[in-house]
Amino acid sequence: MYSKELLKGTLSAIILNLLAENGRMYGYEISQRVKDLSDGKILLKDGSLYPALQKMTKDGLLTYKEEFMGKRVRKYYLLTTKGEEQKVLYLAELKDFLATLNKLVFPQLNLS
Amino acid sequence: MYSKELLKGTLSAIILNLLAENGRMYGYEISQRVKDLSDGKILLKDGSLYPALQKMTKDGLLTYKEEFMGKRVRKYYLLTTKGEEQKVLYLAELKDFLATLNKLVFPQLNLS
DNA sequence: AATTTATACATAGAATTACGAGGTATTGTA
DNA sequence: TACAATACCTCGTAATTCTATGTATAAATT
Repeated sequence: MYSKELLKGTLSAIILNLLAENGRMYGYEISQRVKDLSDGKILLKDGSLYPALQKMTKDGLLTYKEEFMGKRVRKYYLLTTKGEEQKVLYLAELKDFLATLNKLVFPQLNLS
Repeated sequence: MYSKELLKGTLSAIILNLLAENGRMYGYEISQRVKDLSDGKILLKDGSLYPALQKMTKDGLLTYKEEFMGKRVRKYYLLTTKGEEQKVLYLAELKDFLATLNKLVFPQLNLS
């Protein structure tokens, strides 16, 4: 697990990217996928994820469709058009930032 | 300029790294160096930098020596032993995080 | 059958941290 | 002599993730 501040500014990019790649996902699924893909190094907490999804929905980046599995409800989130546009911008910015940071702190590394 | 949240969790790593490489630097010098090294993409503001330096000093990571250039005072900061240790830990964590994030969001990239 | 674990959602308040706005003062330049 | 650059500072704000807590169903274990 990383110090919690590191994730800031990257969580929405991660969510946008996962939804772009998978079409639609529900909250719990997102948290598990992030855990798997990061080998357990990034553990999104409920208290981080659900408010983030709600905010992104409020901001018009996501929309969702409720589906019932038996009596249990799932909220499947997907990107809106605005969300798709935002995803491109966020990822470009993130990529640029990571490259800059690498240059600044790890000049011996190359981002290829 | 990046969205300000992106820098969170990385600022202290940047400062620790710069001081480790340069021995000692004063605040204004740090802000200018970061600006140069990042091609103007990371602009540390006064309101970010000076409180950060003070906090790191309070936490025992840095110490400083005041020097007068004419009537103007400069605070030259340098790493303490604890700061050097912390620097190793921070940079290792940051490197790992960047690699994980790259894998998660930009699987087509390789961190070499 | 009962208990525990995993699934699946949620909210409220705490903590962190970079920034904006504003301030003081010296030095160099046009 | 203005103006820009240098060099430090503080206070309150904003943004975002986390902790703690809560509700409830489904699946797995004992």
